[in-house]
Amino acid sequence: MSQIDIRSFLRHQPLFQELSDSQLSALVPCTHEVRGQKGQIIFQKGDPCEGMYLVVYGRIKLSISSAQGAEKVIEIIHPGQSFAEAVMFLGKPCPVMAQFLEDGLLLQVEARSIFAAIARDAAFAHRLLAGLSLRLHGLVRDVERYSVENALQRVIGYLLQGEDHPGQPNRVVTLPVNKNLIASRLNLTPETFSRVLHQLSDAGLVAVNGREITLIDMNRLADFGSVAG
Amino acid sequence: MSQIDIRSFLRHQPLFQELSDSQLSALVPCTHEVRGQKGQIIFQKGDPCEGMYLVVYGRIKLSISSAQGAEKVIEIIHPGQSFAEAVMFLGKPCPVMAQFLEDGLLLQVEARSIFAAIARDAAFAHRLLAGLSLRLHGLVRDVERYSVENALQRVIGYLLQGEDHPGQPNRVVTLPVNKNLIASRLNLTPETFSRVLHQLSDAGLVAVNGREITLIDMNRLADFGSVAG
DNA sequence: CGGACGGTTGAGTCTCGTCAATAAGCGTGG
DNA sequence: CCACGCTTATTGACGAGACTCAACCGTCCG
Repeated sequence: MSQIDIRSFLRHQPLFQELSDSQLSALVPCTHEVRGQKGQIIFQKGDPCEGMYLVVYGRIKLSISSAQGAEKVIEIIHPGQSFAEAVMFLGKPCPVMAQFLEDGLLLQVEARSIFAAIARDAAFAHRLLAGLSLRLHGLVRDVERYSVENALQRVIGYLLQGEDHPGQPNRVVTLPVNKNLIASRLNLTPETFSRVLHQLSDAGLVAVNGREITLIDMNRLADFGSVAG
Repeated sequence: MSQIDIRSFLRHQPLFQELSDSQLSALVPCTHEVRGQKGQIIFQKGDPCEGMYLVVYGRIKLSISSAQGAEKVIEIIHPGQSFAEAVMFLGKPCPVMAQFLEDGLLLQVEARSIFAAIARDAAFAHRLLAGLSLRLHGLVRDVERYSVENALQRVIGYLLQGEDHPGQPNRVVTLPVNKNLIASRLNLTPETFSRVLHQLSDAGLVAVNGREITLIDMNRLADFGSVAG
């Protein structure tokens, strides 16, 4: 992939859209391709971190593992998203590990070039701040889920996410990755996840067909977590 | 409290230390005192948010509550710390509620003045980014705790936090607030928290005397979470 | 065909929360 | 000084939700 490609990819990132041509040009030589195969580890928990990452294609898993070896998915990063910005600013070891879920391509942008861009463009700093804020809110939402919601409510919340107006019926949700990963993301075992889906299916609220889940009655679904155990 | 006091308080905030005199002066008229009594609510979940807050004295509780009324403490903010920066950048409704744990004084800094400071000083933006990053890491750590650690491990983790070198024995931890709040922070019921402390006490690892908890053997304490159930 | 992988289902277990009763501290006021 | 209410903390009995372990099934792929 040539330098031109990196440049045009960066240009289309929401994060970098406000940058001038010269600022963008300054970023390009500090941006490196990282190709990886499924399962390959990008960095381990505890590694130093030299820059932030943008996902060109392929999905990335951020996860932690306990001393006993149990693994927990913190976040699944999709193409077009970025990660490791926060650790870059702190200069501390990574608190999570990052791994390719499938063959993919990342761009690593060196910290110093980001810092330079902040110094030259306030709008860029603003954008970065908004990006981090968004992630912060996502985590607050996660903490909320894990601590006050039960398995049923977490699954329902996942299925309804992004559905601001539960108007139109029969909306179909397609799971972006396999059920094991979704379960881990929701802090459930695959068994429990399967059982909850079955329970919703029995109640006539959804229809499950592999990774395709049809939401039959979204209003009742939204209420189901409170009424049923 | 006069304007001079606000100015000198801001000057001593880590966040604002790099600002020039004129930049600081620009902030002062956009900063407002917020006094409150114990139990008073600063903002509710869902409220719009016009700026960030600095705590002068008194402690603040950030919490969420489920539909059933159960409340969960997300964070306890101490004097000298700040909160609501993230929501300020997004311009979205607050995801949590904030409440005085005791009589206290806050300074609310209007968003527009912060934005202006970012535009004028890259170091300030950098500091804000680092601050948000730090909070992000704290939340990642929380998610980690809630999802892979059990009650015993969470309490041990809390007692040992900030103890990088478990060298000196008999270190005393004094709980900053009452046990109910600590329990909620750790996502435990007060009953479970009490029982875990008792368990550690029985094992001879700590001595509990009200809010004073003496760590008798920090090395064994650190291991206890893995060996005991 | 055989194995790997993802998913489902059942039975048993266990951690933790719920409910309830009982202290124990603490400021107030008689 | 003690009675009193109130908050905070402790302790016990019980139950429920979710995890563990295990078996089993379908599909894909070499």
